[in-house]
Amino acid sequence: MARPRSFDERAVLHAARDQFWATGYAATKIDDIAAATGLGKGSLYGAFGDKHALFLRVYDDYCAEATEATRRFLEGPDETAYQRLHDHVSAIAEDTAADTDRRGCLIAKSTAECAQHDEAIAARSHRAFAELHDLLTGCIAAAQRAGDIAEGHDPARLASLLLAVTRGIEALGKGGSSPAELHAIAETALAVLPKP
Amino acid sequence: MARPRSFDERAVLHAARDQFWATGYAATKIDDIAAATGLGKGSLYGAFGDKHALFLRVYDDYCAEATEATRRFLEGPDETAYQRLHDHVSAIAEDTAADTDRRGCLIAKSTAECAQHDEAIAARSHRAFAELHDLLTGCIAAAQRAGDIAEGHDPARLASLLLAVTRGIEALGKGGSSPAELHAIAETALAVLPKP
DNA sequence: CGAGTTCTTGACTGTCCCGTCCAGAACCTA
DNA sequence: TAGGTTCTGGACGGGACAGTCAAGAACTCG
Repeated sequence: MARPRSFDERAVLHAARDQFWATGYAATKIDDIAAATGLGKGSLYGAFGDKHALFLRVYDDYCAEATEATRRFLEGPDETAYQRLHDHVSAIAEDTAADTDRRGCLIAKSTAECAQHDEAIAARSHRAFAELHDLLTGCIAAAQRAGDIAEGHDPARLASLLLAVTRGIEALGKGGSSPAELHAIAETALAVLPKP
Repeated sequence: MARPRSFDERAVLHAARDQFWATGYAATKIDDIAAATGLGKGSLYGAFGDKHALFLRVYDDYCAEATEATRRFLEGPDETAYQRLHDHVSAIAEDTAADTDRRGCLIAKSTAECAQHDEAIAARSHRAFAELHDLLTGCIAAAQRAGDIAEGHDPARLASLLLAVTRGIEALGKGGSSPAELHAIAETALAVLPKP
């Protein structure tokens, strides 16, 4: 054995994530991350590889956390499925509205910046969206079974619509739409869902 | 008088736009733009100022063109308003689906990358979104007058929803959603609009 | 044609930044 | 405690990049 690491890997990844989140992939300097984490560059490179590998690690973790949090939120008994769906969409509007420094969602930001020319990022974004879609589909199907959303509508299609709406709220929030507008979008989207 | 410019300003701005579009603001080098336009760097700096000023010019033009094209598309007589609305949303899905190199929309990309820390970009994005919203509101109100969308629903709210959906289609397209999914979102969004 | 003005080009400068490397520190095992 | 191994920090090298500048080119007007 030998000298053990003196840093907490999770804390370092968290700080690195905040840095990428604040300035974007291309504009983030390794020295910024070194300063934010308190680590020397040698340690960073030794532990995580180069800038791209570090970002991929950060991004993987973020996607996993984001989808996991959504899973915990959306899964549950049929009776409260519609309520959970409602709260989920409302919460995204609320979070976006309350995000005063306009960081937005790291998936949205990274996908917009990198997916076009970075296959690894694109694949992870795609997977994250697919998982969110599945979760929404499951929740909508549950709400249909409970009689809160009309049967006869493909839950996967309604899920696609809601996913697009939430991603749209996110995008408009970055553009500076007012909290009232963002909330109105969430409410309207929920209101137009077919009721039995 | 003196030596006249030897380049076509529009062509140069077009080439610069493509470069920013392909690689994003931060990752685009002035030398790339010089190569793409065929101009020397001195000419670029002389004509447009520094990198940020050039990008702002490109972005202004893009926003103006994009909103103007939408205006031409959405404005018209009440009788065909719903059809225009339908075609507009479908066209966005189609364009996104057909965009094989996944450039997406420059507004979406630039807003995601820059709006957070660049007030000038944020302001322009916000204005572009506001204009698109107004156009959608006008078209929806026309469709309501023609009896194709139920009265009694605030057209501005429905417009917000559709704007969010189109921005969401755009975002999901960058993430690699399939053409079928994107078209399904557009169709579903149009299908859930309240009919009389 | 000549003087004056603006445009063009690309070499140049100074700075920045990625990734490496090494000398020393910290720790484990025996 | 000694020897082996991994971690740490920061200096360093090499390349890239934004923006400048000077010398000459192109053009107009008198």
